[in-house]
Amino acid sequence: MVEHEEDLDSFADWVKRNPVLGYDSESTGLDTFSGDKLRLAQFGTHRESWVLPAERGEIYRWYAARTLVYAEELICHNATYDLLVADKHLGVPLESTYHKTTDTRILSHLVDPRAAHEGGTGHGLEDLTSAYIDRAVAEEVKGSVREMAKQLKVTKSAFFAAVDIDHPGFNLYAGMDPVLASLLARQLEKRVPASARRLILYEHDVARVCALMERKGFLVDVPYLEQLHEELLEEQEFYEDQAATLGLDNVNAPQQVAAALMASGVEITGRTPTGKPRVDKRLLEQLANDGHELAAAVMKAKRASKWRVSYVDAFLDLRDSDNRIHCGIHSLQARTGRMSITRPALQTLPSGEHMIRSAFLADAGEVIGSIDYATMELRVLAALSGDRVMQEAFASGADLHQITADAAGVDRKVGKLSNFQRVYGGGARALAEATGLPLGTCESVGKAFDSTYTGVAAYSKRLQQQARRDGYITTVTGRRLPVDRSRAYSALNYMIQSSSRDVLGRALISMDEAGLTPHLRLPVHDEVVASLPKSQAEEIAAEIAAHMRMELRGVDIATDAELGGRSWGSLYI
DNA sequence: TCGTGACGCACC
DNA sequence: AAACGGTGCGTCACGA
Repeated sequence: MVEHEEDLDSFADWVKRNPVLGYDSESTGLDTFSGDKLRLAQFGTHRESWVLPAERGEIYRWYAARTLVYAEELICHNATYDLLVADKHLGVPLESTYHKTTDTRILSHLVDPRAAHEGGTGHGLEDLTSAYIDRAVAEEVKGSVREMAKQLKVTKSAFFAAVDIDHPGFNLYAGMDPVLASLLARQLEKRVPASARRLILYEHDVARVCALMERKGFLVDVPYLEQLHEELLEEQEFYEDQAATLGLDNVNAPQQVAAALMASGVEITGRTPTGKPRVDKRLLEQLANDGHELAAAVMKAKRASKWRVSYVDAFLDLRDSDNRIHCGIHSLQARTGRMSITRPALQTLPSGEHMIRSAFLADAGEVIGSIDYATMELRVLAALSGDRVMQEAFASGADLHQITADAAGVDRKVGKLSNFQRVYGGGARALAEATGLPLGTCESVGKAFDSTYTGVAAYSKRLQQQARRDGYITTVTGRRLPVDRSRAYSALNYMIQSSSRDVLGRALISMDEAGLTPHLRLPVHDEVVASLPKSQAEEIAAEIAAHMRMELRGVDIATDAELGGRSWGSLYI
């Protein structure tokens, strides 16, 4: 622990002797861009560490910054977080740290992408310490924060802001993290499957581009959000009152809603996995269409409250002082490698209409562009399976959904659903559920699919065999994807989803190399949202589309660029 | 009071 | 023969 300025010389000497440094930092909270402050900066090797009280003064921050800049290599767990904090609060740009950083979270994901509840190790520092270093140490570290928070009578999340900067337990905890990261790097590096070794660099590149997007942030329209807040609150209260007069106190309590509906004579046949009456949108919609007032009120109240709380208020709450939102872009998150976006979940905004997305704006003088892949997952399926019919359909621009429909003797809509269900690993039951058609019909649609796309059927079978034999499949990029043997049917979906994600990842790197990153705002699975200068919007959108487009085993993974106005919502009108 | 599982729902 | 994949998050309800 650097307690006094005089200790900094010893710290600097130690840094000189250790060019490879684990790095971690502690902040008051997670809002790097709005309000939270850096408290400690910790550097460590596999056997010792130094803790700098960054919050105590400029001199300590200066030493931390200097160390980050001059270290030859850095090892971080969740590098994006700590390096963005350093960028924002230590003035060390991401550009001078990320390229020399190893992120143990990335290594962990390449070793085993599964979360703890899926049978994997999980990817938290404590999870990994427990799995690869020492279970007792992990328990101790985890327990120590809980214990210290309890003593201070604060919650775990409030602890990091409340604890005294000199608290010995806090310093020990903080000092352990870079040591653990260093140890984990050794353990994890040797466990990355040989096929996935070349992904290490690639994933760090993808993560770096996503971190740059996070740092840039997405501008929001505050007056518009404030107006929406009022409107939705009024709407929510109106329909909650209406529900109350019909005898329902809490529209958000599904079992209370069930009780009130049953009291009005409605019979609820659906059951949840735990056996309770299922009250969901579909049921409420059905009842509302039949003129059931309570069901309609519940639906409208819930929608207004969800939209206000999850979107509008969240955006207002999470914006920084420049009215930009810096969501968390987790570039390597799902077990397939798919990305996720949190705080707020910008990949899951309503797409049926423009209201919520209209809150997001291109920068001044710019317009929103959306560049996406056309039926990406089916194209990837065509490429990887080598299915002739599917490949020919894409090559000639034929209507794949119609081909499926014709082969099965059903509507194009059913053909389309059938194609997508197949990508998701769905069977006849799922298709019947989605279409409302009899199970028997859906079974014959499945048979028609298999006899039309024989290459797909064979490919799926091959993947399932691999999954049952090895417990995992390996993607074309070398990524190892564990597949539960009891759910071998999901192998095809994992392969397609993961490969699609890697197409997007490759595109992000390609765009970054071309200097396009400052325009990028969000990756959304098969789409990139961008803010583009009005005068060159078409050219740059075309350039982005060209970088995204790729040929995979002779199949064109085609892209479309769409330009809107100032708001993201303008694309949804 | 806090953490967690169940549930529902937003997306690709 | 049969098999719906991957997320994040708000609320309620419950148990420690």
